[in-house]
Amino acid sequence: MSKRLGESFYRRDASVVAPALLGKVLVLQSDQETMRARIVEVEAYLGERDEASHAFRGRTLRNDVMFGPPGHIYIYFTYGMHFCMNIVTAKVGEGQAVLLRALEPLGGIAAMIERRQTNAITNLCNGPAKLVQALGLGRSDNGRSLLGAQMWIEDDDYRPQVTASPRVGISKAVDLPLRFFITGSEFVSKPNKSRYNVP
DNA sequence: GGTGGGATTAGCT
DNA sequence: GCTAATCCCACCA
Repeated sequence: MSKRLGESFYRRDASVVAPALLGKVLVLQSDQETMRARIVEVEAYLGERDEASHAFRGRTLRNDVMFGPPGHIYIYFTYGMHFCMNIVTAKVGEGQAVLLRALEPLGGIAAMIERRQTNAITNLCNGPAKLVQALGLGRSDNGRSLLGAQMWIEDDDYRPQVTASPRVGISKAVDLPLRFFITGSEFVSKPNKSRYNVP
């Protein structure tokens, strides 16, 4: 029996929501297909007090969605070619968010393979930009709600063991243990060990 | 008005 | 291991 997560789930600190999201199932419903994927790796970004957060320098056009209501998605463009997806948390104006870093594909896999141009299931959603591509999301999805009829996250009572580590790919606040992943999952991302000293 | 670097990835050596 | 790909924004002048 799966239950959809409501606004109150998201309206808490990102450091609380992030580990709580592990094991939950993201569902995307379109006319063509239904995609389902279990969240296996996330990172918390704590808003204006977090040097590594896009919200650190206050509200701008780019990060506007982060300062809006919780339960919406913030998608940003980076490195000239990639998009990454966050879930806005905490209260309006706090600028907190949880970055989705890896998912375990459960349904709609054919569509993901088509978009990712690879057959390996473990290579479909094992990175923040990969999962956005696999799900077919982009710039125009910035600000969409997870509380509506097309897109939501549900709890199917799966309760994974969780490991915490420093966040990947940042240059400020590098020691805070705000990356969380399902212990031993083969679907987590594989950070470059020569650049990032994380498990 | 110019510029440095980025919450990354894939492909080559 | 190294680096190209390629756009945007924050920051400095």
